[in-house]
Amino acid sequence: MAQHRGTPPPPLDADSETRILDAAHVVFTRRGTAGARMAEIAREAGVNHALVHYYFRTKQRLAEAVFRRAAGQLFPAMLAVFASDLPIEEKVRRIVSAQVDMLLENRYLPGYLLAELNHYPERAELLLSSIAGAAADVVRPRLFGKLAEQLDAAARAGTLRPITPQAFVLNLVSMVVYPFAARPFVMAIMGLDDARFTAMMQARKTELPDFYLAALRP
Amino acid sequence: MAQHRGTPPPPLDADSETRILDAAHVVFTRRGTAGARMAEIAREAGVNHALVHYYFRTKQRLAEAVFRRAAGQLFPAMLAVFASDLPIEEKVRRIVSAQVDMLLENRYLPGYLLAELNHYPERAELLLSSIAGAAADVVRPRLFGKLAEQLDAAARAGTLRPITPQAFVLNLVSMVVYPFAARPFVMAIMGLDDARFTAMMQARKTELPDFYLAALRP
DNA sequence: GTCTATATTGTGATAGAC
DNA sequence: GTCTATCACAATATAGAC
Repeated sequence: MAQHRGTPPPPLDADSETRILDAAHVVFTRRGTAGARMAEIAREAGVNHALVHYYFRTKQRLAEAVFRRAAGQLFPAMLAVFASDLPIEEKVRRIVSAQVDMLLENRYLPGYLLAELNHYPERAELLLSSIAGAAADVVRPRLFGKLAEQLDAAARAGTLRPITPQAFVLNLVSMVVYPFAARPFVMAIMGLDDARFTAMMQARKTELPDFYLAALRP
Repeated sequence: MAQHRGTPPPPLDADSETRILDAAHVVFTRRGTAGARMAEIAREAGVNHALVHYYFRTKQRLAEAVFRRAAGQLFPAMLAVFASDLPIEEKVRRIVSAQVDMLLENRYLPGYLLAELNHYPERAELLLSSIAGAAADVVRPRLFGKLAEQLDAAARAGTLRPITPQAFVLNLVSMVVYPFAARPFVMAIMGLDDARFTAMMQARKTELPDFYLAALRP
């Protein structure tokens, strides 16, 4: 079982602070900030609940630490691929494949982040800086700049239909992330259990790039 | 300002029960069930908070009433279009246009429903029955049956690339709903204010069907 | 039906011994 | 650093007058 980049390592017998943060990650992503209980985090970490306050002082501080960590887990890889010199087709395939794999192992992540952002919209800026350690003004051109060049060149060469880099990213990310964000609903409406949902997403790793690239044909 | 089908009417001077339910809708969709406060609902409704308990007994009952109502607001129209006899292209255009309009007026709805479903996955079944007043076994063929026929016929006639009705629905709904579910993040990363976000979604009402139908070309 | 007042529990947070 | 004990308050819920 390969160790994921930002994935919380199993709370074997690491130091207490790490165990608490790992436990908090699990509880916060599953229940949301408002629904999470400090006592449950302590229990999940196997420590006394006073210790949680010793290390993180308040629930809000802990919540922000978890949010930063979750955001850092979801976005930097995606940003790197979009900003890279890879050809468009390769970008699409890599984004889909890597993100589906990551989301299959972190199923609560999209729902958690979307819910938090709706409840505390001021965290959107925090999220951006967590992605790249930089402010929005720096992230935006990094994300869309290279892509704009490529899409523009391809459109003029007649190899791709014209599309803005914003729509390109939004459409692709939508189709990758939404099925995970809406997973309980998707499973219910399609009559899937966990195994079948996973199988469907695995199949999607090849079907979705084909579908998306088909939409871009001139 | 046209009155929407399931949209809560403004709490002018309706009876208390209605005012409370409207207020609960606003507060629950904005803060989530766990983050909502009964006192805030009472204040929003302009009534004493004892009255909220008089009508709805417990917070959980009220939460379920709101959830049912929100679900009924989002899905029945979509189901009706997918199940109809309209041609595929027309289905795509109608779904996108109607849903974008509805979501522009109910911006917290997708985030609320997705968050609730992640926190209380057992509600997925409740949601299905809220859609059509029927169990999952009845909803599923209604949603996918007609579509499967149409897609199959078109694929054999060579007018559309083959696609399963499940992927057809999932891809389309993803691109329609996700931008609203992730609205604070989309606004931050693209540097949009409310007006520009709305403008972008308005433009999407025509761009997205074109994009989607392009993906289906053989 | 609607209010005031109050009961009851849940939960974040701290003090202080070890 | 880690625990036990406890505080303080927030939040749900109810009793009972009007």
